[in-house]
Amino acid sequence: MSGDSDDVSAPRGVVSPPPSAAPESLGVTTVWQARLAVPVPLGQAFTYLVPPELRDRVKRGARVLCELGKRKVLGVVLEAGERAPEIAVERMKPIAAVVDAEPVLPEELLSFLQQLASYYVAPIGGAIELSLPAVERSAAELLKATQGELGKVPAKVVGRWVQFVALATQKPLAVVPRGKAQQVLTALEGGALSAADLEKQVPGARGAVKRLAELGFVELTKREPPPETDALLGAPVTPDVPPELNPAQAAAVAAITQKLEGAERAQFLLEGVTASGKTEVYLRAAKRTLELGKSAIVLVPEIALTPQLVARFRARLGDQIAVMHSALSDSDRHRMWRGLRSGELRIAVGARSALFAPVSDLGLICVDEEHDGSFKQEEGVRYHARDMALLRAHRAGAVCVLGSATPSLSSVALVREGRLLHLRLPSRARAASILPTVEVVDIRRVGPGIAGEKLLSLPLTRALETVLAEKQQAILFLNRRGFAPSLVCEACGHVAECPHCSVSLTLHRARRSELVCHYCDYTTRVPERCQKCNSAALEEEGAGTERIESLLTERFPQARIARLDRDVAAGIKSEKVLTRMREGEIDILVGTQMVTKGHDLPNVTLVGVLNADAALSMPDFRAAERSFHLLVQVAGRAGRGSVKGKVLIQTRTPDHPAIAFAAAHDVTGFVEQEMTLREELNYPPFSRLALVRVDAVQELHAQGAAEHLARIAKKEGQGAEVLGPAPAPLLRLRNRYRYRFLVRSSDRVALRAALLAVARAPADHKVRVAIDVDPVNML
DNA sequence: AGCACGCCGACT
DNA sequence: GTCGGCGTGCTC
Repeated sequence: MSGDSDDVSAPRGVVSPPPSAAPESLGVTTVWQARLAVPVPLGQAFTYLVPPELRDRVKRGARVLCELGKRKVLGVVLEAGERAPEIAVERMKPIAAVVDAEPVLPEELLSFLQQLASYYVAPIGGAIELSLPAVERSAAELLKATQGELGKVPAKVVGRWVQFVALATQKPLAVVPRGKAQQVLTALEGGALSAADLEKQVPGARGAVKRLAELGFVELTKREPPPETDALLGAPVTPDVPPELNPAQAAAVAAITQKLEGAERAQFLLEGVTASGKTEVYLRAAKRTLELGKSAIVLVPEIALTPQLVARFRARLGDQIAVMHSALSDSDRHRMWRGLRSGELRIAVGARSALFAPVSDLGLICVDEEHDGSFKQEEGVRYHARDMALLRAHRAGAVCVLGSATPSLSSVALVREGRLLHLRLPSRARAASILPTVEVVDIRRVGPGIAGEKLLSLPLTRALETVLAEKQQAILFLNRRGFAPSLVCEACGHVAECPHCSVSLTLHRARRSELVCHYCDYTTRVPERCQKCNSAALEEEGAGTERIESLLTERFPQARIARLDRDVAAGIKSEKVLTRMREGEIDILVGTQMVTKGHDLPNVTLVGVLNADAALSMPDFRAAERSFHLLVQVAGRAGRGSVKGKVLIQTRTPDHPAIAFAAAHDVTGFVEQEMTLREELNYPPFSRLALVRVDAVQELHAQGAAEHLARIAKKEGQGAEVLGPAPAPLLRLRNRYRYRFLVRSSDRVALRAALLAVARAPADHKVRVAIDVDPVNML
């Protein structure tokens, strides 16, 4: 909010004579100008001149076309008017054309985005892009329609057509494409793809496509976007019969609707174990919001956005629902956005980006599983959707409901400060389902059950035998993809490492034997001999999901075993595996994170956490909190039907609080002890943090810049504490060396001053600087 | 982020 | 001899 007095690049006192503007009046000190949010990752807004004929049409919130460097871009007007030039007039370019007669974004949303950008010390252009679908953002379509002439912009040409890329009928023989170009051609063998879909399959394809088109390998065509084929909004759904609420649910709904009806701003923490019926509370609140003529936004973690959940919302709330989700095509996303913008759709359900839905008259925001890490955006503008949900709701005078079985410490702190009202749903809604029994297996003491593999301990093997005999199902969770996490030379101890990152390469067998870097996707064939000493004695060390799957297949040949991780199923395909699981076509499912989230699989009676220590050993003050959430979450998969479930947690540290409290289903106990620890160490929620990451090709450049910026932060952030700089836990990533430091303060003003100083420090162009306010992932 | 400019390797 | 690789710098 306080960041509006920024740009001081225009020298004070010296008023340069405006060369073009109003030549008849001598001594003119004001000029018609507009501050625009333009699509560049550069801090502040850019100032453009407003030509006389556009003066009454350049309005806040409208998109305009202008030249930025050598290209034409769409900018969003933040403010316009006649005043003293913000920068030297001769540096300003004129706005070329006005695209919108009315603002593209509602005022409520636009000013919220400005505050978001300011809070995260992020470029305003990037913040506004969060809210505009790609179609509304691209100036290309517009320019085609105007034949490059900037003067006249026909209304509503933006986004009617989609670029399609197809293999050319005749291949030129002159050149053989390699690398990215080759990947693009392979992707197109299955048929033409829209440029956006192609980009999804082959990141960075655009550049290659341009070249391939010039060479005649591919043909570009414009087509109507394909008709709506969204799997999430398939068949019409018949209305459901709302279930009877239990007393706790009824009390929660009453508390929320009272605030809705009084049009009071209010914020709630809805705490309830898995299957306690939180979704039903959101449904009732959303229904009431609709009845009051307002709009609602429901945020769920990426993975939880299943067709079942969407079907549930549609069954209750009808067809006014927009689903917003990363797997949506550009044109479907655009349809949803238009529907919301026009008021035709009044509910947005989706992952974190749905927070920026352009709804009119916002009444309610629900954030389900608010503790979930996927609400934190880790690229570009690094915002936290939960925190920003609270902000947007507050600004709009709306009600915000955060729901979780295992609330984040941040939310618990807000409850203690009296800023969130606490609602509890104490029991599972279905009386028959009771919490599973949890057994902690100390794998230091217990022997292996299968083929010497410690992660398949004897108790776990016995439990699997029982499950198979009883015709029930099991889920095994291991947070490690691939066959083996490293390949070690037995002769000299050399570990195969990624040439671009400081990590060992993971052995994958499923496709063909390959060594893969899990950070940069570098892939190479498995070497026959050690690269260092030429010994042939190479040992596959440790176990990932592939090895577990293969050992289980050997040990239980009659069982149907499946694996679910990023290698098997990208995005929506994981739904297929889960459907097979639900239909009883799989007995044992082995997988990573993907198996842990909100799927209702009633015949699963055994959940095995193969290595609970993996997440605990992360160098991050939130490691315990994350592990605890994960364990409780995955344990919640067991025994959702009528049979009591069983959870086996394998660990080398059975006494660790995250494990012990999870085993005891004791959320309050864990929160108490972790809060005490955080307070002692002065970590959030008892202080505010920001992480500054610096990377460069040369290690010394990164280190030097980090030290320099850390000094600036210390000097400018009066009272803020600077921790570091130090090499990042992953010193090298994608050929770049990374250093970082933390800024900590209980005073948000001091923290902000430090960060602004860092952001404005003259950039050494050899290094890249990223500021992460309220970081979640400390790596 | 684009986009251009600019300086070193494998092709006609 | 050129095409083109990506390092470096700039955008009101």
